[in-house]
Amino acid sequence: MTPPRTGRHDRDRIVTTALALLDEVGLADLTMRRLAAELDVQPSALYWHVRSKQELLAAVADRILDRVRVPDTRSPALEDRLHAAARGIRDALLAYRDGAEVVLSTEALRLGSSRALDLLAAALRPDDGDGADEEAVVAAAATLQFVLGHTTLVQQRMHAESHGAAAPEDLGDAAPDRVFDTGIRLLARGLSPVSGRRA
Amino acid sequence: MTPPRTGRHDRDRIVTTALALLDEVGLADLTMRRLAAELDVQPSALYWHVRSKQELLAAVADRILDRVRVPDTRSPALEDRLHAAARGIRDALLAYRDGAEVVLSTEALRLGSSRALDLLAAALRPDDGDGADEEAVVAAAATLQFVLGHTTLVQQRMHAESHGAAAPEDLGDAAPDRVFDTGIRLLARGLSPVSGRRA
DNA sequence: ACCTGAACACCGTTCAAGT
DNA sequence: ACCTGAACACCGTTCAAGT
Repeated sequence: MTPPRTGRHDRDRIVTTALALLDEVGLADLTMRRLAAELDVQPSALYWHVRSKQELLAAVADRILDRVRVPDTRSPALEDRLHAAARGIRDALLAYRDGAEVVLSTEALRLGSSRALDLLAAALRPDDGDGADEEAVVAAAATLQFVLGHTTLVQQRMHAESHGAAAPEDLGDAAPDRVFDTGIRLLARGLSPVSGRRA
Repeated sequence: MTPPRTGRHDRDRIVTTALALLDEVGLADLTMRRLAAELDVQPSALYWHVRSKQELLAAVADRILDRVRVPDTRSPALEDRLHAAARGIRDALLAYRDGAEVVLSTEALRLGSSRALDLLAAALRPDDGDGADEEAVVAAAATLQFVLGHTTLVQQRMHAESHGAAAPEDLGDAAPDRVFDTGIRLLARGLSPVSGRRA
């Protein structure tokens, strides 16, 4: 009745389980041994499907980013479009414990394609325009770096507070949302005079 | 002749050695056992001077930030002042291998004071004005998050390239300096209409 | 006060050998 | 093709005991 469980998607099962385990226990406790136990298998078995822990984490990062849904703002205002894309990415990172750190540590190795970068670059393109606007890609890279830095910091702070750190209010970090919104707004506004809005 | 080496600065010696070791071998290979060997001591001896590895890394991060020298631009242009402060911080992070990652992972636990944040906030203050401009602190926080995200990514990429990754040119990352300069410029320009320059 | 020795409870990864 | 068993070379941290 049940289809053969021994299908060719064993690797997907590993990544899925790793993502769930990450969310449960955090990056520090996501070990190959613990993951193997979760899958009722010896640790060494994992290395038949995956070259190394780092490769596994890269696959997990891809999965986290797969989840990004940009709220499809057809707004003519560049600020709104950038904000929507940036929020989509941030929320995907926040959806799993230590998601931002996993993606950050993995994005550096991603030489060519980056889904996150593409989304931001698309939001920054004048959209009446053509293909690869170089200035838009540079601005998109800067925005991505802000989003990753911001979210990593916020997520680490959440985790630190939860098992005993300090007052969640008084700091220069204020409300995280306010810093995030300000950062995106500043980046977008700084850009406006360059990619001229037709007034 | 030589003053007693058994002074009360043993903890400083540990931090200094840890920083040097970090620069030599990188964060992944900076272990308590290796650090102990460097100091000709048993690993357990370190725990008399330091509560945990995390506390040690926080001290190392402070040391990295101590090094920041802001080029003292008395420029009236907000963009120049912010750029000078941001460069000072970035260069301090780049001065040691994995410096950005160490500071990033440590900045989250820093509830109150942050030297880096203070420097950026000072650069953003209208300077004819008074003390704690709240909007400036929020913008400074956003700028710090960009600098940390940017530098962590760039530094990881440097390290990845050095032992076999990919073409250092063609990507959406372009020249790192260009992305950094663009990010800072956008943040500063976005801010200008708010903290009004006296024209 | 400061350090050693020994242990506890772990890691990631490799590789012969099994089925 | 896919997994087990056993090993290698490590980790951070604790704690009695020494000096």
